[in-house]
Amino acid sequence: MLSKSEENYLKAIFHLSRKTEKGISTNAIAQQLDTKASSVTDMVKKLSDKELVLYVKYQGVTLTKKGEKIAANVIRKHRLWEVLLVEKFNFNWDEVHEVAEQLEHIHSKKLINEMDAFLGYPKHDPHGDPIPDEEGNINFLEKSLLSTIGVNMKAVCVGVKDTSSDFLRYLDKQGIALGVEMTVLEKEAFDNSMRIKIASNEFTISQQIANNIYVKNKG
Amino acid sequence: MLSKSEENYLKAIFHLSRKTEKGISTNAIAQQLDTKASSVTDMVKKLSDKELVLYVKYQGVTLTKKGEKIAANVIRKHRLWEVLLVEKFNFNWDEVHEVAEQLEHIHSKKLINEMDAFLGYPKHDPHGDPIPDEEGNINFLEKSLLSTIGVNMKAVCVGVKDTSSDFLRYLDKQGIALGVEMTVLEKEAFDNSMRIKIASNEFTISQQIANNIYVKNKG
DNA sequence: TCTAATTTTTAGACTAACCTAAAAATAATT
DNA sequence: AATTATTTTTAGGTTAGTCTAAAAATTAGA
Repeated sequence: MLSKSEENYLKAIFHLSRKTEKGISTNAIAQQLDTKASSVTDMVKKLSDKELVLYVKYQGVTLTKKGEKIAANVIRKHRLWEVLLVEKFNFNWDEVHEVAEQLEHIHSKKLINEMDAFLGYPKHDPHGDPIPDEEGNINFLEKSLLSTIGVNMKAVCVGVKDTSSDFLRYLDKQGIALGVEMTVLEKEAFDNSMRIKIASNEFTISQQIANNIYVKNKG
Repeated sequence: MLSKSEENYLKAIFHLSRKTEKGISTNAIAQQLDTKASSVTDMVKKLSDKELVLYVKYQGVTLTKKGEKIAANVIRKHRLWEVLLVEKFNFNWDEVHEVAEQLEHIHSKKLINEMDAFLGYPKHDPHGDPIPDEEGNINFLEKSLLSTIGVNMKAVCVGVKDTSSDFLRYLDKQGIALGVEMTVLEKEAFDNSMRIKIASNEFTISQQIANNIYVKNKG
């Protein structure tokens, strides 16, 4: 059984691996986990001994099949707990992360599978991120950043990139939530802000906002 | 915020304190937590520095008000989680303990209070033990051991003393559960076994069994 | 390509929570 | 009350996970 710390390292490497094909650098992991590079080196050696990562000095790390499966399972737990908190316990989507960070390390196969059933086998967490299955398979649905959608195009919100409370509460205020359809009315060349329409509401969002909302293009 | 270990010590001292008025001995705590007396001494000093226990060398420890409240809160969480597992996640009452031992250390006031509401503010856990309120108040209901009930008396099962899987599964097999009414038909002076009747079922139970079932005397 | 900047690793140290073995205090027994 | 037995504490050590500072390797720039 892995420690909380080991699980967090695997999870961090898993997330970072989605963004690149190369080995994940010590520094990148340190930044992700808010720790020091020297601590990462230590831990990565241990994970390598356990055959959960491939590690070559100075060349970064990659997850092995075994490590990847464990990481996906931690993420599965994290996201299922998030669904429970939002659907059953009246948590807002900006309140779930911290608690889910704790809950993801609870060890009980039965608990997580019963919870999955209890929730009706959800496919996505409250931020639109896919929930891995028991084997660790993940459905990375194709999605685009709202900032890449052209004028007069329609798109449906399917996820968020930033999951900070500030951002999520901003989205709530604007009526932007998963499944909400929006139309891009115009784009301002100067600052890349865009005017969008949701239902009968029209308003302007900055590029920074549009860069953190995932949508599915509806043409 | 206290560590898992500190919380477990407080909980152990709380439970042991129910059985005696005196200070709790180092050895008793060590036994309860399956650890060594020297480790207990270390931890008890730390808890004393934090003013969670009163500790006088060689004289044992007692919880302070502050320590008692924290202990009761850990127990509250443990028992509420047990209710959730049994009522919503199809856990049997002999399966909940191990997972609840992990879950009781999750820190989130909102989570536990929402869960309490979600479960309809239960008063007892699946073994009949009372659930402390938010302030740490506990309702120790009066209860007797089944072994003390006289012949021809009726009693309702309100709890169990032993919570091992073996014992709980035995009770399941015999149809003994919380709220079940039973009549004591006869007592065997030789080995203190007793013949009891549940609904229309009559059978014999050993003294050891009767010593681990709490009942409310119905006369 | 050679030097400078950056990244990564090593070496050594710290804390929390545990341990063993020995010493000290308390309790029990004659 | 004196001795023995038991309990508790102290002293010193271990492991996991972290840290700082210095050394080594890699990458970037002139």
